Amino acid sequence: MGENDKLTEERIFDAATDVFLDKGMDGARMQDIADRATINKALLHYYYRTKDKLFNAVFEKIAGKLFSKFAPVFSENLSLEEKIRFFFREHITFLQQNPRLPAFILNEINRNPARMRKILNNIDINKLWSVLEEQHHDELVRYNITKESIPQIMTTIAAISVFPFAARGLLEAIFEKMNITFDSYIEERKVFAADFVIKALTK
Amino acid sequence: MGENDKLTEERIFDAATDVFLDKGMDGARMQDIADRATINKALLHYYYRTKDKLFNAVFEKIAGKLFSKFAPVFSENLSLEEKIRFFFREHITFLQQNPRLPAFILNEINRNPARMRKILNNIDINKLWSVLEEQHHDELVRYNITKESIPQIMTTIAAISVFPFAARGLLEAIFEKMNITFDSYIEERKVFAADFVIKALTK
DNA sequence: GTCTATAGAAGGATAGAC
DNA sequence: GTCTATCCTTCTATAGAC
Repeated sequence: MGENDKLTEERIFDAATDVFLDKGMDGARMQDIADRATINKALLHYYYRTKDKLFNAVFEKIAGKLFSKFAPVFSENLSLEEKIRFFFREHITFLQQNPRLPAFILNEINRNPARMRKILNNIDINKLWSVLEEQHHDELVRYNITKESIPQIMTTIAAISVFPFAARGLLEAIFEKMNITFDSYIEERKVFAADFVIKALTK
Repeated sequence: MGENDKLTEERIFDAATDVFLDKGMDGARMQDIADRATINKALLHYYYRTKDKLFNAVFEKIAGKLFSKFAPVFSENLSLEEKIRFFFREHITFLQQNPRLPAFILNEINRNPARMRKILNNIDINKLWSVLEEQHHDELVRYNITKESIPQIMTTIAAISVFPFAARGLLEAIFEKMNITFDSYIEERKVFAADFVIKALTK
């Protein structure tokens, strides 16, 4: 593959990412993607064969990007409380820079759960719990976090971080009436979220 | 409008609701809706003129249904803690019975924010805060809830309740590996969520 | 009010020249 | 590797009979 191929293929991929994030799989048009990449439709098919294959390429890249943000939590040498603060600060900052990702992922997952299963197969969930337990055994006891409560706690943390972006359109409409901006709300949230969760977990 | 009209129009509306919930505006097909209502496509247009008008009718009905579940919180004669428990129990039970609503609403809102603004115009957000402050002045002070922290707290409560359903496809895939079911997780959540939030708010 | 048939437009995909 | 032209299917929407 020569330099030109790479340039064109990348331009297509970037244009497709942009259009799919905006419109979703069903709403996206191959013509829109071609226009944004300043090439013609035929070339899309030359590189990616079908709309479905192009979408899958984009989806897997994006999903990987989102979940990779969870990884450092399991390796950083920090106390549990510091990890919670670290996670919210880093994850919300990442979402600030990629605000359309949550809605996109959640929507497409529900439309096609099989796609998600394929990606999750590369992750060993039970291993992650083991790592956490090894690193933070004493703190888990102190905070009263058991293996049974992990699903509730983890989904609560994810919810607090992700939901505002998934519901952005709704929140912006509400905040308008309260004279606050989505941006300042999100900035506040990096600290509020950590305080809230730590408070709830402390015995 | 005679009895027969009403029956057909209702059948169409119900079929459309079902298809739109499943596929979203872009993915839904008029033919699917006609099939599910066991009539033909032409009749859809006779009653609702265009796909867009049909979708709007469905969307407004669904959105109203979802938000109406928030209303009792502002009228029930309960303490603040009881209201929080009441809300999670009732709201999550409602979502159990209508699991596809959150993903649908969030997705369509982001695709067309104007639609949401129209619905929210019927709600006086600032009034709601006044009502809450009047009913629970002492408790708000005791819990350290100020007008400034309301957006963070309210969105956190909504997130905890709604997110699991919006992310259902993802969570089911993860829970599968942990040998727990989405249903039992949701059942637990009605109490976990209330405990978690009350703990976080208590000074 | 309900149906069949079809118009008319749009979209994904391919053929074939360069 | 890139383009133009076009095929073929699908979809919304309407015309017109009953």
